[in-house]
Amino acid sequence: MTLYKEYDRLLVAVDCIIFGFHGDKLKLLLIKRDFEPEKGKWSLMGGFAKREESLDDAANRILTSLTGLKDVFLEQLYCFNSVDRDPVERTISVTYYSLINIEDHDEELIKQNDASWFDLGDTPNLIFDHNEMVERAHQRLKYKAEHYPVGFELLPPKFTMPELQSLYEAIFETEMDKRNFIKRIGSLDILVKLDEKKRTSGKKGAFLYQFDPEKYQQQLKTGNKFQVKP
Amino acid sequence: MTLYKEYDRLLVAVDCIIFGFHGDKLKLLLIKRDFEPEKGKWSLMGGFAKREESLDDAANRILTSLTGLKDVFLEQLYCFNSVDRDPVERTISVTYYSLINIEDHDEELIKQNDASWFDLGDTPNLIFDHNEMVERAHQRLKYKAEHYPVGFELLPPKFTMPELQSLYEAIFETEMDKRNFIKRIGSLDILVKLDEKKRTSGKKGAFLYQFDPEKYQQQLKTGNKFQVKP
DNA sequence: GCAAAAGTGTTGCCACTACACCCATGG
DNA sequence: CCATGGGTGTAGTGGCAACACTTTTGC
Repeated sequence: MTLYKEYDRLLVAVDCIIFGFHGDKLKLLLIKRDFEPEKGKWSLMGGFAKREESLDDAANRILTSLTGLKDVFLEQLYCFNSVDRDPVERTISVTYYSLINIEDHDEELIKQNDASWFDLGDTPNLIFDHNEMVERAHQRLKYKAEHYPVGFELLPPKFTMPELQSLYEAIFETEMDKRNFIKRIGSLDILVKLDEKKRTSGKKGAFLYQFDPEKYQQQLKTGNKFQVKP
Repeated sequence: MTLYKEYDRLLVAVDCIIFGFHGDKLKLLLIKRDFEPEKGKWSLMGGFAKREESLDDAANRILTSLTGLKDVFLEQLYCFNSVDRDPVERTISVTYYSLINIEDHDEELIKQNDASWFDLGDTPNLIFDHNEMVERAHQRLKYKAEHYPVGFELLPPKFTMPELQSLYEAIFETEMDKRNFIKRIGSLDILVKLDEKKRTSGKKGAFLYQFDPEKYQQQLKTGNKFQVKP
């Protein structure tokens, strides 16, 4: 009973676009590839799908192997499928993008994998079609951040308004007025203002806030849509 | 030199969600599956990817084999990847959704393939995870139609305002005010009003319009974004 | 005491919604 | 002549952008 016998089987790669945020800049985690072809060049972190594992699981495995993190934001992006995208053998690549709090990653694993963080927009040239993957991931992030509260995945649990604003400015590649920004975010009613202040080497401290998933659920039930305009 | 030797190769299916529009209703083109497993059940049109062909090409091949159409709107949707989604063998499915003018399809091919059109929202139960694929395609269509001028792909080259409006109402599953609708579409300045009228068995004829891709390009250059609010 | 960053309100405009009547035609 | 569907304008409102000064604190 060999149904499907006559069809081709293909190599399936899973590549991860890993975003972080630090010091007003969106960051990308890249590795120096340690196997042929293109050994030594910069590349996204990736691996091959296994027969007995879903691609979602594979993406999580790959992400964890580089960052040590589990249960972080990870979403399928696109399947890159040109015939000649990998010179060795026909391989399709299903990409996933991840948003992580950059403070959480495991330094040791990063070193072991010859990885490092780059400013998005100041990335080295990447192998194969990985530049295109990054571009598409950024487009998706813009859309996603505009319509869903995913920005907080890139920040520590407690953050200040100026931090949140410069995150959105980095994602959307624009500047915003801080009064209007606070009004907009405030009107969403999904944050909790804490009594603590954060003093960033800096003069006057800024109040800390937390994202409250329950408040967000409440807003959804009420029919209010999350939206942050670029 | 057998790089990548130790990795698994997987079956890669390509499934197409084919949308049409007729008589105020969004339609879906489905086939009665003619091979095991699940032979005789309703299913999306699909096939297997070939080693020497991109998935985009495969999707086009599959679409053409059922509809006779080439060069129509066809966009990758999502890669469905659960381990057990196909009971016969581990198979991932890369889905594509297509928007076609329902008048253009080839009746003969439809018959040969045991296919027929269903109202979206009145579809039979589909095999495997195909119901989920349809749901995701509809979500994507809502987004796409809101932000890009893809609605016209579902209409004949010449169409009336009431037709266009009921298309958007079908996609968004809402009702709209016709005066506001015309104002919104008009302000986009991407249509050409023709001197002809279309008399639909009906009393007073309605003016015909055409989508003008050049005007749309012009608008993009001017920085005006296409947007039709649900 | 001064430099650097945080915080705070008001006004004007534009875009969107709501809404009701007349017109043309075929039967 | 009447039923059906196509076409048209206005007024009110709410949300968004533009905009500048005061406060706190570390040095």
